[in-house]
Amino acid sequence: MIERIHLAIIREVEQQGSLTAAAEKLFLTQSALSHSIKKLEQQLGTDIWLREGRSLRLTQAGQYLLAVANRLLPQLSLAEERLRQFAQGERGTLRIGMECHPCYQWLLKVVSPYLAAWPDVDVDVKQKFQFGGIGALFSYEIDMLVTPDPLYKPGLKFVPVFDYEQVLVVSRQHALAQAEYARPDQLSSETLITYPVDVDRLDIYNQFLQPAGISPQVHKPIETTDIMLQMVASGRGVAALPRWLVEEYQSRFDVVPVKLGKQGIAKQIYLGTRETDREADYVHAFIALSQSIG
Amino acid sequence: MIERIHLAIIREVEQQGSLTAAAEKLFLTQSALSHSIKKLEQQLGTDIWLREGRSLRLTQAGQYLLAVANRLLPQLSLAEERLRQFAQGERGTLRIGMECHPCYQWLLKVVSPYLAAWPDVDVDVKQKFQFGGIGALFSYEIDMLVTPDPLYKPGLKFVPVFDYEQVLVVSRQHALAQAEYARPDQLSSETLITYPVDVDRLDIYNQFLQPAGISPQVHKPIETTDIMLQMVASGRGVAALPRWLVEEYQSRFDVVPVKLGKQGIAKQIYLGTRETDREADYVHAFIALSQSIG
DNA sequence: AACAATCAATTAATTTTATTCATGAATTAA
DNA sequence: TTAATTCATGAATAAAATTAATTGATTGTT
Repeated sequence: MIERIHLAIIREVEQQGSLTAAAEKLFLTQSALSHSIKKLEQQLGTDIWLREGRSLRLTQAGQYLLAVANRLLPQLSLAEERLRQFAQGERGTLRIGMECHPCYQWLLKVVSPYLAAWPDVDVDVKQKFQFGGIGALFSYEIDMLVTPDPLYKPGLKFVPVFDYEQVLVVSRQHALAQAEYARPDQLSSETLITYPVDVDRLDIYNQFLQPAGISPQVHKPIETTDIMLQMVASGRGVAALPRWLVEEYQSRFDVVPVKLGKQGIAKQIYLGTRETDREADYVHAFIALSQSIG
Repeated sequence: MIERIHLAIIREVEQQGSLTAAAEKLFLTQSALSHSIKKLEQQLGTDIWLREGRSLRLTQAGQYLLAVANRLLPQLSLAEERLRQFAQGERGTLRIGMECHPCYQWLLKVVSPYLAAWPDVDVDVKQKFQFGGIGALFSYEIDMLVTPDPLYKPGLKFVPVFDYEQVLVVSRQHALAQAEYARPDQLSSETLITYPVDVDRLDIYNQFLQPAGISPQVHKPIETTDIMLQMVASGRGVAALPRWLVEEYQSRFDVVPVKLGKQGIAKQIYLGTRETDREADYVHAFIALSQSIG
């Protein structure tokens, strides 16, 4: 009934003062404009202008329509501008899922320059997924998965963005503090502090303790890295964390990193995305930025 | 570019869950809907839905468009409803112009039941006009003129709505208070208080004093009726007002109405409108209500 | 007062756009 | 597997918008 062109005409006629001038601005002939307004007036059952000689005066209905036009037309223009940005991948919400606790510390280092470089893109970080991180990617719950465990499935794409070493953290007073590396048996009488996740997903278990058939004396789950390191610093136990993370915290806590086994445990963080999103610039940009920051 | 139909489709598809069902609701064929969305997607350069098998999932662009649709479509519907009211004369602003001071008192009695009966119509009262009341009507500055002086011109229509008698007002202690009627010569030594308008437009001059060639001793213009009557009550002068108005004020001021001349001065209040507004119900209604209240 | 210029409305012709019809491929449910 | 449903597509058709050409009216100028 009321179409966009009608609102545009009413607004432009007010600007220009005549139908002919408005028509030109709108790339219409005067006749076309006259026809389409006439049709609208007939449908509404009321005139929009009083035609007095060659000058026009808005009726009350016309004044109301002008107000509607001034309100709605800019919203449509804005919508089109934003959609153009969506189309070019300049705008969106990047929903990032996290599958590993320490990844969060790393993510923060990437997100902040990213937000500065892409002012029109929002970043959302989620941590819990009903069907796991991969499922969340497939179900469009998230657009990007930060994980140490890539799973190469059709439709998904994983890229390594960061290498790090998983190390044992002990207090400076601890017997192992001076050791070149830790052996599994040296933890059998220790309290091991970890994030509260399934034991199978902890590297120190599945790559270090379990192959040697050893369990720590006590296993204590802690949610946050800060508390975890406070516990370690005060000698209440040992933990396993990325080396870079430990080094960052060393200024605040009296803790020491120790290699896990002679070789150490090498880890990588991967970013997983859907292949269908490959054309979205802002997704690409996040991966590129992640790799450059390392 | 983005047209109303597109927003309607996006919204309806979300409601119905499929293009086919949405098409039916919108009285389109599935094909027509498919074509028009395809065109929009091509223009925008981005898909609105991810087609996964036969199920649809909104893209980010689609989600944004849905939000736009939910925001704008109701505004368009509301605009159409209001324009329907404008067309049927159920909505508008009735701008009333006043040319006579005491008319205002009468107008108040009409406006209040009118506003109750026409909740969608606003009333505006104006008192000053650059080119007089008639000019204000012609120039659409007002929609209705309340005046004692109808001027029958083509394009205008005047209807009498209220008969009253213009009387002299004196204090109860005044010599004329007991008189059956006042003669012009009895005012030659009086102070005459009037509203501040041109002398030619005052009935007491052009129908009473001037025919007898008499002038009052002092002529004092006063803006407001209340002050005017306070002056009269305190014996500072006499005034000319409608009888009904004097009677209403008698409970508050010690004043008395006296007939002007043996016959008295009969007056009428007229409502003037443009003939082009005759189809507006709310204008008609005001006139009808005025006549019934009298 | 006559004249030219400008404006808006109108009609008929034309072009553009939207819609339908017919069909096929893909997916889902039985 | 079959049958039914959904969506997309191309060609045909219907509808709508636009244009060209003209008219009547108004305004400004000489």
